[in-house]
Amino acid sequence: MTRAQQKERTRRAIIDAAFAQLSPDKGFSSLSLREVAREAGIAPTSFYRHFADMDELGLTLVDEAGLMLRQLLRQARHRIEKNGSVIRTSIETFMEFVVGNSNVFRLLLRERSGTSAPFRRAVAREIQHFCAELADYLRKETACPDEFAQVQAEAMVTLVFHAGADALDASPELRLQITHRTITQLRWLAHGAAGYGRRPKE
Amino acid sequence: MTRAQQKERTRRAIIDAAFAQLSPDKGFSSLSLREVAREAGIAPTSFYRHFADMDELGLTLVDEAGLMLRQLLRQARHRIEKNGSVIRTSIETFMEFVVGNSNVFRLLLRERSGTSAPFRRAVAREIQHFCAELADYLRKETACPDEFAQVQAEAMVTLVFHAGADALDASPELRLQITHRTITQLRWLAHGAAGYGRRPKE
DNA sequence: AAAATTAGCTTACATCTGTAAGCTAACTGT
DNA sequence: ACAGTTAGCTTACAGATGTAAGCTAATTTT
Repeated sequence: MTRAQQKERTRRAIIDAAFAQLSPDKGFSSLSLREVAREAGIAPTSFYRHFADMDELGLTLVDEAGLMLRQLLRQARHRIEKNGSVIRTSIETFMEFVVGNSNVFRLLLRERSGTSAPFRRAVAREIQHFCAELADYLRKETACPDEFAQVQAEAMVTLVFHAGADALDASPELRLQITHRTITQLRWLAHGAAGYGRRPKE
Repeated sequence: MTRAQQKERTRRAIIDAAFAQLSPDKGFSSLSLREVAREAGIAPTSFYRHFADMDELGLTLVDEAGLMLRQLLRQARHRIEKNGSVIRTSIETFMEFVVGNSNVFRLLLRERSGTSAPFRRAVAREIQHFCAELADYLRKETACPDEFAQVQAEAMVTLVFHAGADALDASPELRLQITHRTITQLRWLAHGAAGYGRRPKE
């Protein structure tokens, strides 16, 4: 194995260790370099061969999370083609992601309103990408007036993310209820935007 | 001055010191007992005469923040009586609160998706109170069907809180744009809930 | 084959943390 | 007036943390 390969492998070990140490009770900011290094199986100071900072590692994690988010969107579109019900399918797909990758979703949730401005910006950027892709979809595939697609997409993402956050702490049955609630909210929004949206006074 | 009064005064000094040390770059979890004590003008160990834990102090802060939130709602109702435009007035009132008490609002935002389950629950409880009061208002004063008032209120609060979070990092002009966007979103929602809401299929 | 690079290690240090132990002095109830 | 309570202080300690300095050994380059 070449040295570059070994290095890349260790880098992944660090990233995976960091993700693994996130939990409902432990956010990125309370991760310590030493603990991450320990879990990755390297000496504390070796960490610096791969990242200048814990911050640099954190931004890498956010990037990876954003990537997963975009993959999720494509997956949802796939399912919609076969299934039909746009809103329901989208929300159910999202909920599966949240439950199956709760650490990743939690990272985004927390750093979105976290204490580091660079982190907040990084998360905002990822979510904005997500919104933009959704807005494109709304323009192409639904009755939403073009000029309101962006605003509608943002509202939808806000509501769905919030539902995801609620679902993280919820029992499976409560989670169904949250899903149901969110479907209702998004339908109202879609209906309102399609009709009333044409004349948003002032 | 009686001893009880002096104690209460120190207690307030601690609470105020904690609020003062919150900032865009520093959340509650990264507050240290020692620093708070220093700012409150007492020795580190004297802290324990007032709170068992930092956690206990934190929950007290959340309580106070919730109180302010409810006062805000009353203030908004006052203004609406004189002004008429329900949605616009409410959002503008909320935005003033966010900008004028950014530390308080940030506390709620962060601890809502924070690392401590008790904190999350405490914030959720405060926000739920807020939602319930708003739902009451919607039932009494608007065309919203009774059985959907709660779901609508939750969506509205979600969107408005999110707008507040965005506004925290925004320039004044961007803040206006956010306000405008949120007004549009809430109007869609209200319209959708009043019409389409009567038949939310499945 | 010799030289240069570098991933990772060990050791070391200064700093900050929460909190335990025990003291003082002022207030309170009787 | 006197005994009890307690708010606050000082001192002390045992971690944990980030990171600097310098070494080793293996891979790359020349």
